[in-house]
Amino acid sequence: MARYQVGIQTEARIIEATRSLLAEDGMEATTLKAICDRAEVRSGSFYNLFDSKEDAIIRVVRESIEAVDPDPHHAGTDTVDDLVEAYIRFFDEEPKMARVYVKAALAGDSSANGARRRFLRHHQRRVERFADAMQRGNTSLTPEDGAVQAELLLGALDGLAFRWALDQSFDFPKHALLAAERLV
Amino acid sequence: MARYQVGIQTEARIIEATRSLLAEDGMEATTLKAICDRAEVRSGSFYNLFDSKEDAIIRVVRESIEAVDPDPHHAGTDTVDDLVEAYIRFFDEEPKMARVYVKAALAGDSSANGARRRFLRHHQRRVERFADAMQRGNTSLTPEDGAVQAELLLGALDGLAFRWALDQSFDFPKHALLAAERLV
DNA sequence: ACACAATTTGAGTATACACTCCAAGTTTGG
DNA sequence: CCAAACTTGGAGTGTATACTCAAATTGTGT
Repeated sequence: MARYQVGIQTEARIIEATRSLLAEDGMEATTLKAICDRAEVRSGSFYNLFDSKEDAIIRVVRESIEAVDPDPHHAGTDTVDDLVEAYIRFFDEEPKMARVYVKAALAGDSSANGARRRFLRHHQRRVERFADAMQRGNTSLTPEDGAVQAELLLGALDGLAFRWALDQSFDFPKHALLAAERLV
Repeated sequence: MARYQVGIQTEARIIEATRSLLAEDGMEATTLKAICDRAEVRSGSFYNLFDSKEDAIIRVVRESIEAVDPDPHHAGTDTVDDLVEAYIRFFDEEPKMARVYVKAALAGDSSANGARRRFLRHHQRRVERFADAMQRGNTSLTPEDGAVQAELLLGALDGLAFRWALDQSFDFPKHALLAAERLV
């Protein structure tokens, strides 16, 4: 039998509760109890719809990233500048979420590598998009060099973002643009 | 009155227990109980000598980093290449510790920013050393540009290290050297 | 209105954790 | 040898966590 409307709505309420908690108060405040209280749901309902707390968090973070995607339909027309700008925008518009993104990638013990694997896949897709955009902008670039260059640029952006997560007075956009200039 | 010998030895045993736990099994395995068991000490003794678990971890990580410092006496003779090489060496020789380093910087909730502040201070000292080395290698570099360039390089190294923490098959040394070439 | 699947409930489980307290013991300098 | 300072044992505190389960209820297609 198909899903019930009420279940779909509950799921949406839980996602929204998780999203707002992460955005307002960060990872530490986003406990199962807090999510359930805000969504007006009991924990049993939560686990009827989600595999784990991590599951809900990952979905929320992914949605946040997609919301600032310059090319959500993957038409393959975005430039490196577009992609860098989107990256900067994510940190600018959703700072709390960005910190969650960085933390979640490292969270969980070494055995429970579910979250890490997902983040790695996401990173690899991003590397491909950067590499594609780089090759569109420079047709003499080999695919291998494009991939390496994309890893370098994304690495630099991630590192500067990490720096900013440590100290929010750090001028992330300025340094990110400089890094992009030098690494493309 | 001065400290007692027995206390100094206990402290050393706790540090060593913390170090080996972090290096062998990572952050998650390094609970207070595990530290005390391995150091053959009860928790009361631990808290007589350390303010918190975090305190012990930070001391261990700092010692690890200093162990691969190319210029431990700060004579101001190290080159950028030396510093980059030392950074790479740290990740190569102490991979588990390196992951701890990255995680600890983001750990703790937003109120308990003790660890973050310490890591930030350490980062700033490192930026200064990189900037100094850069100016030694290029006398026409202004102090401001040196600082920006140092932030860029360290950001890139941190980001690539983060990438490696996510997936240890990533060739960190290769990318780190490439980044250093382009950003100096 | 019926059957059956989807959903909800909420008390309950397990359990892990960092940290405290203070009496009893030990080391040290004088 | 003494007293003050330091160190230790270890049971105990407090609190928080994610997650489970079986029974009750509700939604849906026919």
